[in-house]
Amino acid sequence: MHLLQGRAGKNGKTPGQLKKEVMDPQYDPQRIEAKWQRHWEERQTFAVADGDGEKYYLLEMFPYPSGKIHMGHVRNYSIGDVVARYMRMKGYNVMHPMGWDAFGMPAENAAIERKTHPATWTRQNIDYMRRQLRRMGFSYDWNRELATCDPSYYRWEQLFFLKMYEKGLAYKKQSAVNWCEPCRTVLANEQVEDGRCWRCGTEVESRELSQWFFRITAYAEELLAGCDELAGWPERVTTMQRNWIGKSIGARIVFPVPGAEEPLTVFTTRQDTLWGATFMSLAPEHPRVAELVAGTGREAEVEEFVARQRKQRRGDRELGTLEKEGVFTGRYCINPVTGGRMPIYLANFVLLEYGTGAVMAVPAHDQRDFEFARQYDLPVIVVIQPPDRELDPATMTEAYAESGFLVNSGAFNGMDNRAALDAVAAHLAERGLGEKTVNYRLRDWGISRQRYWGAPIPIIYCERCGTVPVPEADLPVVLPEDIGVTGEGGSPLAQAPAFYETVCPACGGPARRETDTMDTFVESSWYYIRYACAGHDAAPFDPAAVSYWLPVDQYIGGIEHAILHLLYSRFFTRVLRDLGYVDFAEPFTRLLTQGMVIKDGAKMSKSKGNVVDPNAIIERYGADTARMFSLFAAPPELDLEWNDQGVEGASRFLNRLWRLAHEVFPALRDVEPYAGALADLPEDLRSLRRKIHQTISRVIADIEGRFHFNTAISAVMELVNELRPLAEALGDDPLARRVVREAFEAVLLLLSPIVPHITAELWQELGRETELAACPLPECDPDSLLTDTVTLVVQVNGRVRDRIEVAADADNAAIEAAAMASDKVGKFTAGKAVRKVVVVPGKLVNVVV
RNA sequence: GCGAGAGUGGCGGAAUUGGCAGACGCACUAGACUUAGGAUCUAGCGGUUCAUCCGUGGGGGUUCAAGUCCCCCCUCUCGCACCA
Repeated sequence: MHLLQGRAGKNGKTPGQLKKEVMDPQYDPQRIEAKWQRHWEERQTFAVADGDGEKYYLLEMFPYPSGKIHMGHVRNYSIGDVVARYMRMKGYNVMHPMGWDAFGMPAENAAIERKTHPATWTRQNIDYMRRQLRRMGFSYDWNRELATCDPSYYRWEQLFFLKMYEKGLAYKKQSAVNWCEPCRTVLANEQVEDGRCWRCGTEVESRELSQWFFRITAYAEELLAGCDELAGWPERVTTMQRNWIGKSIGARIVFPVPGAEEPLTVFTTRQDTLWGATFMSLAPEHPRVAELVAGTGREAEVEEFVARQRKQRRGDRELGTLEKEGVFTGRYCINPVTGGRMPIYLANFVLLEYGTGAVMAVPAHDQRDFEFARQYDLPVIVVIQPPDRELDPATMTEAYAESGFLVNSGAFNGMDNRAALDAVAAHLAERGLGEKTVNYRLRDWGISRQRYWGAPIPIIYCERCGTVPVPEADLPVVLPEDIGVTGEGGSPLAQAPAFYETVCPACGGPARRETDTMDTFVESSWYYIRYACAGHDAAPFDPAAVSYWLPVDQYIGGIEHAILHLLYSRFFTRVLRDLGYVDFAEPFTRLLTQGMVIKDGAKMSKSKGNVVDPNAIIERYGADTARMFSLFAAPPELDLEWNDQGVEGASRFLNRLWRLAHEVFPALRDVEPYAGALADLPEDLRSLRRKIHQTISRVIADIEGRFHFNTAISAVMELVNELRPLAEALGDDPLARRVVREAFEAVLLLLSPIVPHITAELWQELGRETELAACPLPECDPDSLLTDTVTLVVQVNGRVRDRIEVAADADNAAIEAAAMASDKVGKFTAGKAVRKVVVVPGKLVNVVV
């Protein structure tokens, strides 16, 4: 009955095929996918309401509407959709929303290039990409859709800003910031990678600007401690966050500077080595440099050094490979415990941003200080001796950074240096020379952007009253859309008097609005809460909805946000908690970071020319094939190598399933799936039924336990492979028809989260009236997994030599006897003494000779 | 340099706890059906000197039994990288 002709998925172009189509319709993904997508939309199948049973909030990172979806989206959202559909089958009330991270620079750049408006460009992209996502059959509740560029969204963000301003969590300060010239804006520290802009890859420059910051450092300790609670996150993500926060415990120590009003303060984690501090190193940009060097006669040399360091490209400075270099300021400070005079140097390796920008140098016990001391011939004093040898400053070739006992350290001599850490800190504190301190690497989050397409910062500057927040009643500060974006002359808002000219809310006098907009990472720091409150316009959130839906149970997205978006969101959630909006701290209970989609060994990108357009795949093979391949080719956390032939394979499987269905459905329509006992079946059907229930159990374990859809799919393929010969030879036997029907229904149910369209169509063709998307997951009948006999492997000296069939409940003695009776075993044990027989019930027998 | 992860057929990948290495798929080979096949079906498919022996990056070890556990080494990927 293999009458079917024509090519899979090619829309039936073969001549003479028409006749066959009538009697045995060809798998036509375009037709059935359109049908079911329309069906789901009309019935609102995936719309959910609050409080309707046990909730499950599944979220994928929302896309930036750049124009069209790419394979990374297809993969990310296919993974999410399987989980959403699967959890629905498990009976959960699943919220699965989608929206748009719609502010951002590409819109502005595109507007400049194409002479259109960022808003127009963005909204067109959203419309197109929404159609593409619908075409993939993703089960979103579109009623909850949001776009962050809508005033109805960002008005709440402006409100949060005002509340944060009140609490001192948003503040403005003048500081050195990262400036990206092509992007013409400032970047947060998190957005600079290896000294380059995360978006365009250009090296960033340092500029002194007055900018708005969010005080994320106030939450450093809590964000760090929270990492321990994130059991559902990949460890490498929490590790990256811990490293980024960079907590270190040490001490602040004060070094008097004779002739200066203020002493110098350092942060060190090695206060135990204080007696060995022989000089002081400052960052070249340290604010006290000019004052310290004044009157020493070394001004010119120091100035030259500072200028050179400033020019030194930041990327190079951060590589850590530069030779140690510095300059003497001509001034000295005093070691507070030894009274020794320590020359003050500027050193190229000292970072202004970390600690206090000043480092006490202990050349004997710090490699950098050691190199610097050798370079400039500075004294080396050993204060820690290793247990097994004696260090001599004259002959040392590198610093000794390990542990040991203190020497040359006054009252602390002989103490273990690790024990001395707290003791020295206490000693300093008693004398007012310093104190134990915790230092973090994390800096505050700079959120000002000198760009147009973002949420305006709701602040007004008045000459008389200073910085004045926009009154809540005046929100939102709407981003004007009737503005020309040219890319010339700086931020468009700063060139739009209609926007920035205003009156002071405090005194009524003329005033000027802030023309910077907020970093778009602010919008994505709270969108997942807003999804739960779609349409709620009295307040940012509906407390009842938030307490029902939040936090997100499962979040899915790319590893590239391991720090950026995920750290900001954790911070923002805590801020919202402290402002009284939510009552939880961690937004995402479980996190899955999926790998990249690569082709020819590289990430898909226009510049590499290895991009596969999802549209082409959908047109040729359909959405089910695209979904199936992206789930089958690799487990989600690994990179996925795109392979056109692999796509063919996925398509082939669906075609095979379709044909098989049409061969056997006539014989299945009028029977019920088998639901009786295993024992009542003949052997071949018993084996099929066992396979059905093994498959159910495997698929559940693979999807639920670890999101390994690739092995879940291969389990179903195995079932189909076993089912096929029986189905093709199916006669009138009602028992056989019922078991085959049970098998076919299991296949459709188990595959439905993965390929929802073809399975829905076949389900209907099988005569089922209940919608497949609303069916519960099949249950594994444990009795059907039982067998009367089991096959055991028989090994001789660990090598497989035979297989034996024994009763499932045979005892070890019986198993051993059966194994020893094997001819093949006899061949390998002949003439040798059996030293030992290991029996592992249900698995194997190992005969040791 | 530090931290994490990985290394399995020609390829993507399987192997829940130490217990049959290579499931499933791709590619490939042969055959069937064909005017034809890039469709479909059947069979084969780690290597080998083929009733054997060797095989999970390399070397050692523990064990009746190791891809899995322990030690040393190599390679790759990712993250951090002068953090005092």
